[in-house]
Amino acid sequence: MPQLTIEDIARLAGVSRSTVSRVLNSHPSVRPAVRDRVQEVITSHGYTPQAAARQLVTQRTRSIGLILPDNVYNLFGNPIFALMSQGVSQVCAQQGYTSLLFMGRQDMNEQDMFKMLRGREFDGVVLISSNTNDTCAAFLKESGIPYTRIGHEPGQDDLRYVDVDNVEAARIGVKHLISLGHRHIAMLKGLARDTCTSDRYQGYKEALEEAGIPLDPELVGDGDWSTASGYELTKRFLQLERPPTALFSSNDMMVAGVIRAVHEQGRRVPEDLAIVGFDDLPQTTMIFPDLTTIRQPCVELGIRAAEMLIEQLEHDTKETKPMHVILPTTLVIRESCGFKRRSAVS
Amino acid sequence: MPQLTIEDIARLAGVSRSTVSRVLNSHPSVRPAVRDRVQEVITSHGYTPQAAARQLVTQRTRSIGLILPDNVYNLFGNPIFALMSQGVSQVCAQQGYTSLLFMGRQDMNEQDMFKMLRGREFDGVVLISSNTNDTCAAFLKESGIPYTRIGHEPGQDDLRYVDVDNVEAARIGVKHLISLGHRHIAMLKGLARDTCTSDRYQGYKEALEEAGIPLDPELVGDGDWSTASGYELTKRFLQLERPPTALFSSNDMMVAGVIRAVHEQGRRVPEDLAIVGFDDLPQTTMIFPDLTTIRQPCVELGIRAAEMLIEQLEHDTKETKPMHVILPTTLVIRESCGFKRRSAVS
DNA sequence: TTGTAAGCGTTATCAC
DNA sequence: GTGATAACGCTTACAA
Repeated sequence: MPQLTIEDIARLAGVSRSTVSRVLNSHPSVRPAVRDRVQEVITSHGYTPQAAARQLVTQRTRSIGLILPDNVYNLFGNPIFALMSQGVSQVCAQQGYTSLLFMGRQDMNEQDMFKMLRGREFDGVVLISSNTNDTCAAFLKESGIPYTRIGHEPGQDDLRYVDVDNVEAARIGVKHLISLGHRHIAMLKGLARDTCTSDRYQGYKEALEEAGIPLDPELVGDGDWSTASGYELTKRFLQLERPPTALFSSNDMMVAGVIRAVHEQGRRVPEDLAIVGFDDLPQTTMIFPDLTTIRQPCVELGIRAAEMLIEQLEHDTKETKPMHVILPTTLVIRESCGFKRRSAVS
Repeated sequence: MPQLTIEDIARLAGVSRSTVSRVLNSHPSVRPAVRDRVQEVITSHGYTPQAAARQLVTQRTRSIGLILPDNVYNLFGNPIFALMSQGVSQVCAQQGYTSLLFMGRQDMNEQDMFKMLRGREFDGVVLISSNTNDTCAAFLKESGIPYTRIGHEPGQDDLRYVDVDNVEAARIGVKHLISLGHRHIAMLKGLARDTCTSDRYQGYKEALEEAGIPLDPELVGDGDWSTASGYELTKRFLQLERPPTALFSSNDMMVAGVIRAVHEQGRRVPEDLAIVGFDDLPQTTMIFPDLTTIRQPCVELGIRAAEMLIEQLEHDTKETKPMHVILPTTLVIRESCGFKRRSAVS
């Protein structure tokens, strides 16, 4: 088809293009009869205004970019991003925005992404990243493009972010293990670059300290959020002369690896190793046994982030006031920790 | 910042905006000295041309839309989509295109997505869908927007698609099980609406028939690709008075559920149940035991799809010639099938 | 309520 | 090799 323009529609409906434009934008001052006639022509010809032309004059796209962490593993491998994205897209859809996910943050020279951003292809951005030196976060901040972050960096606070209290959440998880009589508790850390990694580790240390349990460096493993790293580190833990009786994992993905390692050694969960995870992925109910874990409100993190961003876009007052939203976590007790140990071996 | 335009750059560099435009588009006929001077101004001011203005005149966006299946579970839950998307984005990046994933195919009224597409926000689309009555596929076909599909519908062939031979692939998987002495082989199907579901089932039937094994309807389970459905159906299989000794699953995700069900019954893989999966997800190496499965070249499916699409976009001859590319699969033999059974119980 | 006309920031077609 | 100038398809004062 030859692709009609607003001009064509105007002619076909016997009005000027301003009127068509008014109909398109549901401007109040159009006579109902005229409106209907124009609308009829529009729909019968399947006309849709060209986004570029509209954007050029309004300087808005009504679409927001979604940027995920940069390593392949994370991109789709971890369902928490799916959940967060879902929250974002849900709010966007409601508010008449479109959300588009940048693919290939790793393939593409990041510069290309920046070029798109500077080219104003998005009104704003939701950045999901806890990475303490995310080049993209730096770019966004410097370029002045409106954005909200899920996750944050400690020092140079982003203008607007949504997060959970990772220190507190982890502390509660580890305290749960301690309350069950465990004193030899391993910890699986995430990628060192992520803020939440150090925060969750901090929570672990605080819980131990409160209980008067000395920190044993041998029981702390540097993971990378992946199932594979959970597997490898647990294998190491189990070979220790005095293996841990419990384990706190910084995310649920790693737990899948932990379980495999435990089973391979012919041991059992929770009898030989009690486990507390982090995230509460819906899928983990499929991995035996049901996991006790810290629930993060992933979808809501996405929702709040999108709301904050859109609020900023609508009110476009130049100076954005900072906003930091911290959402609550919950300890979800299931089966992977068993019951209180009879004899708490020192 | 006030956001500079091409006009500003021209003035600052002491040239006309045509010259700046030429530099921007690396047009050959610009004196090197001039080019450098202009480039210098551009970079020092961090100028990037506005996409909308450029798109309006060129009628091209140099970005392609990526559309995934419509249910939440699939969106990120199944890593094969991550792999395919990776292939797509990789090619796009190389060829100077940006690939953007539509979020919220389910939240958003699908009409909104169509509006974007008709609004020419993308030069073309890669649709990942095997759904036999995907409304989006129908829309794309009818609207004349260039697109390539990963997966296809049997009757109304899409113009351009990439796929694997699902019938043959499944047949080989089931034959493997038969060759090991199994005759009581269960099958886990995917969602009924997907072409590959019926194709893989067809392969299963053919393999049985070739071996003279009658089809037992009790051994065929209607799954939905999810781990949960694999779990439920396997529980049912194991309660049969004569449970299967082997199982062919239409994807690897469901196998995770199968494994849990088997373990819950105190049985083992492969001794009590031999398993062949489909996809060969990288992650499954983390689920005990290592899975024998049919490998689908996911990344390459994405690559080929993107290449076909871009080829079409560059050559924009109005009539696109149909192209159907079928990529090979491989049976990857690992540990989940064990060895040949001594006594093949009829 | 409706139409006229002036842009929005680029690229492209001409001349020079 | 470079610079005017006319589009591109829409929105939006301003007039009528």
